[in-house]
Amino acid sequence: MDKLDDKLSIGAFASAAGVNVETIRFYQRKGLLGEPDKPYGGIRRYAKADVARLRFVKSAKGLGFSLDEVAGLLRLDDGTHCDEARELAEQKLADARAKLADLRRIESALASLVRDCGTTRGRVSCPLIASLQGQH
Amino acid sequence: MDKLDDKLSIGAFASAAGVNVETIRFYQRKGLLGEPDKPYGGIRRYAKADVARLRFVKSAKGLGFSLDEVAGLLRLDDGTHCDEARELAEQKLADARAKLADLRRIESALASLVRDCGTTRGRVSCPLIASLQGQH
DNA sequence: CTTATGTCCGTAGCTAAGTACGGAGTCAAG
DNA sequence: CTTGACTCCGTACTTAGCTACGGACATAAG
Repeated sequence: MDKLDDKLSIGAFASAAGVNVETIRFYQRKGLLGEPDKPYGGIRRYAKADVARLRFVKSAKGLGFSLDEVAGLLRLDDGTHCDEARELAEQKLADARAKLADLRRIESALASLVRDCGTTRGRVSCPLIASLQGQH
Repeated sequence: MDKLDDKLSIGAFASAAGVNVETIRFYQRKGLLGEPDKPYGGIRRYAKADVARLRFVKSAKGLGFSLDEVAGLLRLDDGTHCDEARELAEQKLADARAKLADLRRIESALASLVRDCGTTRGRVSCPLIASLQGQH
């Protein structure tokens, strides 16, 4: 069932996910990505499935999760050790929801700024900072 | 109309927003926060309104915006120079929406992980990585 | 009025997250 | 069978974003 032609060199892997080759090695050292076995003095090959994992890292990182936190999320994804994972999942869920709330408020403030800039002449109040009032 | 008793020392300001005093000075050097005038050899005082700005910086940073990007968002908030701001606002809006989409998918994957961990015995598939498939 | 605690400001140090380099090996095209 | 691009791996450098330090001054409590 292995798609053996599904294999990428590290360079192809990197550009498929939109990161630098050195970044991949760095993530491997950190344990975020595995190093595939290499065929006795040859070069390592990566599967297309690995690309999804790497993209996940990239996205989560862009959402303000640290690499250590991303590592935690990835461990959850294994589906094993359900009990120990539950607590972490709940905490990360709370994180995600807090971020989501902030981001929604920023989104809607930006959206009204853009809208009003188009229609109003001159003075436009841009409630970006105000959008995050009363929380926390 | 000034509430003159609305004034905080830098230490009170820092703890009101939940950051380190040194972080405030750092943000001032970066131009993210202004330095209030200081009364001739005295100490600077901060208004409660500044706290909102600082909290905004903290939130936006937690959402993966760099300090330079946050500075851009803050400039939008001034409500002046509407025309030049519009393009930036649109671009940041797109950023925010992309993050929002990713975060929603992560949120819902985490929520189902937590739910299934509670109800199912044993094998639970945790579609965290899969949640970000097919995008980008 | 003195002492403790806080502020000021400049400079130095630190952690996270990459990014670059260099020399040796590999591999595919011509 | 060589040449050019790529990979491997270890080490060194860089950038962003803080965090700490130290000595001079301020100010509030006792």
